[in-house]
Amino acid sequence: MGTKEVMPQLKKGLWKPEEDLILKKYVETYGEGKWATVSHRAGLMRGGKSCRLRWKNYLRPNIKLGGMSEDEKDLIIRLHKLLGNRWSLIAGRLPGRTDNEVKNYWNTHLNKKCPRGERTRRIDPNNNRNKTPLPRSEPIHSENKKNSSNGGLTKEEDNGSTTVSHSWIEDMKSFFSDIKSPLPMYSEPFFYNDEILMPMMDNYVLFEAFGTNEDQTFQEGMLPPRL
DNA sequence: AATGGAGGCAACCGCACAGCG
DNA sequence: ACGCTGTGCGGTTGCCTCCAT
Repeated sequence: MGTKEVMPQLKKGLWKPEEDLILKKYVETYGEGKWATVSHRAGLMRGGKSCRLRWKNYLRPNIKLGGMSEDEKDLIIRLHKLLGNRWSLIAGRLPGRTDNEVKNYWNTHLNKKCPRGERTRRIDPNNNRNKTPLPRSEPIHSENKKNSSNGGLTKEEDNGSTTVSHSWIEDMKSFFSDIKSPLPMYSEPFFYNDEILMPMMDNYVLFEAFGTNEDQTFQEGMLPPRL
């Protein structure tokens, strides 16, 4: 971009009620998407990302505001144990809650309560996500992108040539061995495609979260589909 | 009443990925 | 094949409020 356009100074910081109103009205009229142009078209001096975040986390319909219920807290703890810092996935199981809210709640309330081993695992700075990406996954409620023809695998993984030494696979393996629920263990490494596994994960997550399979949501002996 | 530390939370940042031209 | 754009995600920052002193 040689001739860089002089961008007007974008506004930062807390959103004012009038800005919320403008954004809300705009999205209700024109729909979500094209966030980069929203600020300009709506007359907001905000970045597209800022608009998107504000809408997603606070202005969207069906957002549940206010404190977490005991059930929600419990569910977050259980889901975090299962899924780690995959806030969007966790938030996807909590109707009306957003990833940001869940993440903040975890960091401020729950992280400190949990015993050491269960606390948030920080990403190793020498081994960041570029190198060992977690598989992208779709929150169930998701208004997300019409996902990935490859179901969340990276290109590398998709071409089938990847070694399976990804740390998240190790995580999944240790996670599966950590709990005594009747999930079959894979003795050999496998490609974890959580889009495909999601139906099973859902049952499993529910099973693990609610501690019961009375309703047979999680069926003993259930095998994830072979890829 | 003043102030400083801690906690909570909203928002920003940087990166990855998908889609498109 | 490549670059650009739009979007999603997780980590981090910084402001605000509360409370103890």
